[in-house]
Amino acid sequence: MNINQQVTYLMRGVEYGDPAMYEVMKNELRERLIEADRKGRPLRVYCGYDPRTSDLHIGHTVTMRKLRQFQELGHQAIFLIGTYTALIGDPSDKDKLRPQLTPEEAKQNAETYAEQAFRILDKEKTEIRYNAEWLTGLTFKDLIQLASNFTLQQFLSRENFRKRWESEEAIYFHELFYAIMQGYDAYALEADVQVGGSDQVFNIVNAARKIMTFLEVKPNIGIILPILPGTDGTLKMSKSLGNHIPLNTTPEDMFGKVMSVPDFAMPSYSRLVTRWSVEKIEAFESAIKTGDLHPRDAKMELAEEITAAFFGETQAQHARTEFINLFQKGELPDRIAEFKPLGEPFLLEILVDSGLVSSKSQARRLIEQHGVKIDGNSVDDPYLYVHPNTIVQVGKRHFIRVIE
RNA sequence: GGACGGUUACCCAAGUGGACAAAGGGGACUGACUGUAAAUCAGUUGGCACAGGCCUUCGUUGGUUCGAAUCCAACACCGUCCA
Repeated sequence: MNINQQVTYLMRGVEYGDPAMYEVMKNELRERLIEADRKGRPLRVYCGYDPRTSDLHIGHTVTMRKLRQFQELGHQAIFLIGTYTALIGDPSDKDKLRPQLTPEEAKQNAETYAEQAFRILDKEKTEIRYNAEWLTGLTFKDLIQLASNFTLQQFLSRENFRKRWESEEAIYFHELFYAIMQGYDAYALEADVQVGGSDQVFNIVNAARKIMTFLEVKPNIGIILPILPGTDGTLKMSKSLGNHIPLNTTPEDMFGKVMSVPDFAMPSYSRLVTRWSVEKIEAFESAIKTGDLHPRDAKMELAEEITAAFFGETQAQHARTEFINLFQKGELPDRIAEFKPLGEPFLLEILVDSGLVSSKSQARRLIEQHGVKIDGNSVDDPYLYVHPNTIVQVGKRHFIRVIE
């Protein structure tokens, strides 16, 4: 690829919400590519991830895929893990009382992270870094100097702060440090490019570029990608909202979770988490619009592609078959957990003891609602004696096999 | 430091002495239907017993009362404003 083709490839899917900024970033990227080429060095491209939870989900992979594209063109990706910021704790979730991580815990989560990340990234061209490396050493004086580049008004013009300000919600002082720290990260990493979601525009474009200029290095170029909505189709995918699709799961689960995404969110998913080409994505979307492609089949295709990206084609096809069997035909899954009754094998006891339901009252309710089946037949007696080697089913998708 | 307001079930939020296991919404679960776990509609959503019944829960601890989520006191935590 020549430089212009590279620029087109790398700017694909990037959105700033501002055409002028797009042009600026695009031009800067071109210049930086030319400069790097002349010097015979790769660009340093980084994206930061918060290790406060140990699970990555497919929302994280949107930026990882972009890093991967840079790698394909021979550039150096930096997978930054925010161990230092994690130690402080995220103020936006203050009511959650998130435990602050010890350095050991953060480190451990970080390692799991990296492992998951290599399903997408090229390990050979990835540098894993922790921002505690350099942030720990900053002095108060350093912070004063860095902070003096910003005014409160700049922060207040940022949408999320502005909203909270107007609705009189608390804005903590140290929340302002986040942008500064992130900007310093870019400086410490000598980053040419920083990749992030659209909620990071301020941190990447305003804060990081300002700090880098102040510290007399070339400001990083921001590559901003849209945010992937969660399984509800609307809100940002996140574990704490419970609308995430984790990477550490089974192919069947991943397939099913993609299938549960509302129809209207399909374009976001096809654009952000498939490996499809732009042409393929456009064809996919227009086929749905014209009615040539049934929404159900479209979503299946989407689910299979996404699953295949993480588990391979074979596993993805199997997940699809299982999904059809289980939900469309109402058949049993391949693998059913076995359960040995603890005492007398009464239905009620088995439902609770096996963990299929959480209390006897709930079990009774489900039975009343005809939500409990034994070998496919719904039952209405909570004290039914369950014989060994029968299948107990709750709802559509929870099964156990009772054994002796 | 001062003034005022808040703390209710998984989450948001109503309730200001009895009819409160506690409105409403969200989420979740079940069912019907369908195109799928989408959409829509209906039901359920503290526990135990399941015929009433009993127990636990409205920030914590005490108190007033026949009776408290509701009144009083102290404490804890949180927020807004004024300094």
